[in-house]
Amino acid sequence: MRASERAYWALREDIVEWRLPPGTVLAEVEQAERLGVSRTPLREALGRLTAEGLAAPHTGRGVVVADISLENITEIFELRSALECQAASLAARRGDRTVFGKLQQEFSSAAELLRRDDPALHDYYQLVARLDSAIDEAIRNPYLLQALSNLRVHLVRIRRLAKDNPLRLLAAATEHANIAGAIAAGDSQLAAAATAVHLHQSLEHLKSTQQTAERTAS
Amino acid sequence: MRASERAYWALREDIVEWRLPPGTVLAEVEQAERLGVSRTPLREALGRLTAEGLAAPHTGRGVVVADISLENITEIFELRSALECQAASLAARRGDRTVFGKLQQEFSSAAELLRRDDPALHDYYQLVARLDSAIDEAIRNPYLLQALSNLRVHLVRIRRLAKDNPLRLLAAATEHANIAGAIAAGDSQLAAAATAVHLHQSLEHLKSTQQTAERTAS
DNA sequence: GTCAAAGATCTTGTATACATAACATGGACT
DNA sequence: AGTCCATGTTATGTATACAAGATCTTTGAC
Repeated sequence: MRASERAYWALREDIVEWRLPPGTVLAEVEQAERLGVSRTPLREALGRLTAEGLAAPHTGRGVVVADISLENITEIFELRSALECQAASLAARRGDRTVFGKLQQEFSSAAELLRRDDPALHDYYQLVARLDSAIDEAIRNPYLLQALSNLRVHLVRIRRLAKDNPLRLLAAATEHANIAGAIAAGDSQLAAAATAVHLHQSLEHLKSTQQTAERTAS
Repeated sequence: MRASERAYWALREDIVEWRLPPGTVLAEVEQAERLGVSRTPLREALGRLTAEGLAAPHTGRGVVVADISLENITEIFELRSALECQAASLAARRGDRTVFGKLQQEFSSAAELLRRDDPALHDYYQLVARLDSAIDEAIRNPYLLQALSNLRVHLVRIRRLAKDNPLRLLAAATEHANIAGAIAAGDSQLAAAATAVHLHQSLEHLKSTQQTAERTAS
């Protein structure tokens, strides 16, 4: 693997997992030494991170880890809504119905996954990832796919903020089942609507947990 | 201005203006010498172009100017529709109504601009650019804005393919007036709908001219 | 004549040295 | 005492040298 790739993924992980909190200055020599690469590939990594919005240029000198706040989250969801509703709509028109039919059933019985003794909820999140992948494949649109990928970086970063409680996850599973069902039925309008509902609920949940966290902190 | 910036904008212009046609290999030394910079800043420029989708990595060896076909155009418009409808919708909710009211009036009297003896239609295109800018400002959403910016690079590249005829431009002006009007009225649903109509018509026009061009070429 | 293998050559990937610009610090002047 | 300028320091921006990998060519054998 190339040094620039290693540096990129290492930094990306560090940012997404909040090991490098927002505002951290990413000095070239410092990070290059830390990651064991030279400045040239590290600069390439910083460039990619900046283009993705995980890092932001600092006045004149260097880059810092991009900030992310509750306001940002609302903005991210406005973009997410546009992209994912379109994606669901296209998937309903072009996707393989059997694939999404199967996913719908899996989500319908997801309560079992959530009852398992796995604090990381690995199986459940993998099911969600499979739905995302299925949609990605179904839309057959590299431009939309790239926009979704760019967005997901930020979503992963947010997920760390979300205190997933069992009730919300159960509701989310139902919403996901609805999305998969609409796609399986080839109903593009319903697929978009189901996605809009899901995203609205997710954002509301995020907002409330975030406010709770702020009250707790103060 | 930094050398990497110069190289980036020079290459971007060359690609967008079709001076570097799709498939052209962008060899580092060759382009570095041509643009009068060293390989380091040129690599940075190539990285940005690749991230934007104007260039694509070539198997093992360097990058080439990204291809763009009629199929791509349809895909680009699927993304465009998602982003611009959302943008129009948000602008209707948050924008300054007087600004868009004025733009609506200007588009309503745009027939005059189109009648002028300017083959480049500079004034008209500048009016369109002003509407875009007004929407960009009104949405107050940096994430959506960035997605729109990424998209517009490809749209500029496409515009070169479009043989704008006066009838289409006149119709487009009316469609733009409708969009501006809906935003000015604060009607987010109508703004999104008007945008969808405009994009649909634009794509249909592009498709027909493209097919004509293909028949002419063969 | 064709296929394969080895080497030459060209291109990219990385490291480092140098140039340049920005910030900080200290001193002098107002 | 505060501000402005100069100088030193540090970080970024650029160039170039070197390393590694890939492709193409050439040569040999079947």
